[in-house]
Amino acid sequence: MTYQSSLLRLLDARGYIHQLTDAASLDALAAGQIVPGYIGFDPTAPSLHVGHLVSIMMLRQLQRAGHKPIVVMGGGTGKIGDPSFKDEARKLLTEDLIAENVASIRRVFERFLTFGDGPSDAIMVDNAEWLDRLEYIPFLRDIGQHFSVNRMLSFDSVKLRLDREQSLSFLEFNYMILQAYDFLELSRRVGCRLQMGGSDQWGNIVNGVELARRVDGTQVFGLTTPLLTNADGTKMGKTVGGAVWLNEDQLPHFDYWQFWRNTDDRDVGKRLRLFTDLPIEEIERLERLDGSEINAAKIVLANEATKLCRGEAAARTAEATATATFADGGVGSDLPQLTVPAGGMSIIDALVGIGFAASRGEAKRLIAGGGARIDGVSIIDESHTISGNCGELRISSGKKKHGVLRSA
RNA sequence: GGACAGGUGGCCGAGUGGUUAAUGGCAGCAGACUGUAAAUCUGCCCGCGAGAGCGUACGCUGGUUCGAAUCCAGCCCUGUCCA
Repeated sequence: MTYQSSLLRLLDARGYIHQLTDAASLDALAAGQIVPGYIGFDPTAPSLHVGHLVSIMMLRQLQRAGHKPIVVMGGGTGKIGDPSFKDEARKLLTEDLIAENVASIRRVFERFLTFGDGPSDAIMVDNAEWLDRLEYIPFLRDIGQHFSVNRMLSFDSVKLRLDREQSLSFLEFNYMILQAYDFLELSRRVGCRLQMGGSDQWGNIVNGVELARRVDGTQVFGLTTPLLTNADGTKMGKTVGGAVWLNEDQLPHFDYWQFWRNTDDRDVGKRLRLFTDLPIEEIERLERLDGSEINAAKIVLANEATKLCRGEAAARTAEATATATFADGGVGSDLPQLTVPAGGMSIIDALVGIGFAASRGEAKRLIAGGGARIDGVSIIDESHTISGNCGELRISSGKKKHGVLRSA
């Protein structure tokens, strides 16, 4: 369908839209006024990861199209835990931990959004503000009466769990009601008209849309993004060594850059659309590159994506490090470093010390497999030692992980 | 509260007294090939130890036994049905 509003045209062209409630009405609304739209983020970890990035980018696009992004920190819902499509309840987080996570997560949004008091400036709210104060009986009477358990049970997010005969606590079962209530509350407080989220949030979002209509008679909208998978069908978001965190204290700039650089050929175009601000025409040119030339597009992707999340300087240093390390076979400033003591150290200790192996046993296995290298040469002898006056050496685990050993 | 089924390594899932640190799959790591891609093939995959070996591990706590993830008892947790 062809949209009138620049908002939906932009989102559509870049591949953000999976499902949409009442597209025509939202299109008309967005063409005529500023639409405040929100996405909620539960503080389950000290940092968000690339899995959240589509949502964050969508808020960014919302703002670029002249509308108002609302970031909702799930300080309240985080105490419940969203059961959607999860096999089992996650461990309950303590209030302290939630507060810590909220504080740690919120910083990343300042990179992607412009906050302030203007009409299209982003704002951030914490749903603990209203959820913590709810009173049980009034809440049940005002909100609970609008929910049918029969219907709630039919939502895939919950049904899946029940079908697998896995436990779903009453606590978790309430999650969708609270998220629906969030939407209602936000529409009242700040005139929020749109909730966005991943495709797994569809059920939760639709509940909010209906609740607002039933209780207040207001029309609000829901929009979900496609579930982001890699071309090989796996879920996006893993890199060498774990999740791709957005916070720099959780994942170094260089590793973040590398994650994007190592994108599957087939995903390059999709990722350029979703995770960079590059114009569509430029993206179309880049994704047409053939064979090994596509690597140029991956470097652009890595630079642009890193710039957004970590800043221009971080992107530049990461690229320089990558060139020095991979193209020239040397070392770059972004690589992990380890100082070799005057007395020298064993290759095993060096691998563990620089973080390429979690234990000595793992380091030995790496050596046995031929994956440990010093200056590009495989070290097969696990009793190999690094001399205390080695100068500067490049130590590697496999073809991708490199580090610098430096004598004291 | 009752009957029945179940709780195994990051996940799924075999194993029902002894070559079982525990088959297999997924995920992960490494090697070959390559373009820092994909696909494919190969090896590794609890910790410590150069090694022999030691330590820890099959929900928890005890017990039986030369020997238990496997048998017994109690407890905790989950599911299904019943009340």
